[in-house]
Amino acid sequence: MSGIRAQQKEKTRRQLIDAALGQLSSERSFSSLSLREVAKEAGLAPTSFYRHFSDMDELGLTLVDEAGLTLRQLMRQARQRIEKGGSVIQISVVTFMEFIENNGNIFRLLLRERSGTSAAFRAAVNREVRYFTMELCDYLQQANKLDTKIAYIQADAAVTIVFSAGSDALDAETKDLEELAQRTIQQLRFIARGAAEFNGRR
Amino acid sequence: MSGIRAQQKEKTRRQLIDAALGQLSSERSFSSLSLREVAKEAGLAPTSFYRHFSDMDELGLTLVDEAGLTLRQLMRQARQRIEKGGSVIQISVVTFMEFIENNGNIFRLLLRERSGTSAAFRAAVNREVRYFTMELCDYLQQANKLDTKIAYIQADAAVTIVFSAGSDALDAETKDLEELAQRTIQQLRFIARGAAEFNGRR
DNA sequence: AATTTCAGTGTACACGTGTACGCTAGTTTT
DNA sequence: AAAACTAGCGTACACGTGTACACTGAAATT
Repeated sequence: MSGIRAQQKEKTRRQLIDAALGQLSSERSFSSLSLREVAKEAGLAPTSFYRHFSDMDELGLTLVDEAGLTLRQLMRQARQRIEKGGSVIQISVVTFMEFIENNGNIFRLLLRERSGTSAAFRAAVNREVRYFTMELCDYLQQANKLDTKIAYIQADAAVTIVFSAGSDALDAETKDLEELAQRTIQQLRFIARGAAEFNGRR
Repeated sequence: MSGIRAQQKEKTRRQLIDAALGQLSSERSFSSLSLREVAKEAGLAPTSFYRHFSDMDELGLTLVDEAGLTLRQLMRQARQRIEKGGSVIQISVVTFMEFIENNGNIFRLLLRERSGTSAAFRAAVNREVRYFTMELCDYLQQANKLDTKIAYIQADAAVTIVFSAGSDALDAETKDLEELAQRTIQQLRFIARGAAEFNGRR
């Protein structure tokens, strides 16, 4: 059972996913995509779409998973760079900004669906962001010997700040990106400083 | 020239605005509203819509302005409460959370259009948020004698954190709201503490 | 070799959309 | 009193939408 059939199916499924991702842009959100458009872009008859997803929603949730995966790759890359030494905060911000530059549309998807009209989408995005936050929380707890609760509060704030900066970066002109990055770094330092301070008093 | 005519026109214009606002909800975004729906809700024939707005976009931008107005009322209310004494941060967060509860759909509009597909909408929302940030910046500079730059960085971070908490509040269950508020307060304290610290070194 | 399964097709339908156009009736201006 | 203006209406059109349905041909199973 080589599965030459299942193999082909998987391939067209990917085509659909890639077609959808490919149509996303600053002026095109996932919810504005139609089943027909996506099918056409994938080189499929509209009705064939249903062989792979029962719904555009199902495709959308798959895309969010995909985005979560990309996010985790980002974390891995940041960790590797940090191991080689340097300011943790600065490396993290720079790495994240690179991610935005290379994966703008995927990040846009997360940002938009996070405040979108589907509760399922919002939950899915929040789940991905929570992974992100938890990983950072663990790191802070270990590296800075922070109280569990304080570490979480700091991680949550840091992720919020970084995501917001990413959102700004999507619309910013190139010349303003450096300033934006510097400000973000400074904000993360404020938070880290405050957290350390409060940690001392616990 | 009593303007009985212009008066009536203004009234129907308001009906359109209110109809649009009234249709917004957690599962209905402005961009998903159709001209026909809004006109119908306002008790108008579809084509009469054009007597007031050339576009749904024009209506939308009007709504964003409206939202900005509400935001400024919020600031005024917070200032009044602060004058009566108490923790500035706590009062601000509580006031903001009340705002979310009473104006959920207006806040949703801002959140969504901020990452939406129209550059004009994004710019309009960012403008309103900037007002908000600048006011806070001025306050911090005066009340805490902060360096201009540091005050701005702090204000920007604080607004980001508070807006993000507002976004979370929209989806949170009632029992979790208190914890969310407490965490937000703590995060703002981290930031304030960090800013004060760095201000000392300038 | 015969049968079943199923990814992909093409046709067809009802529906909601934005908006062009011509009209009416009440206000406003002359 | 006559003329011009205009908010709102109804009709009409072309277009894109999701999806039901019957179909084909190749792969998989028997």
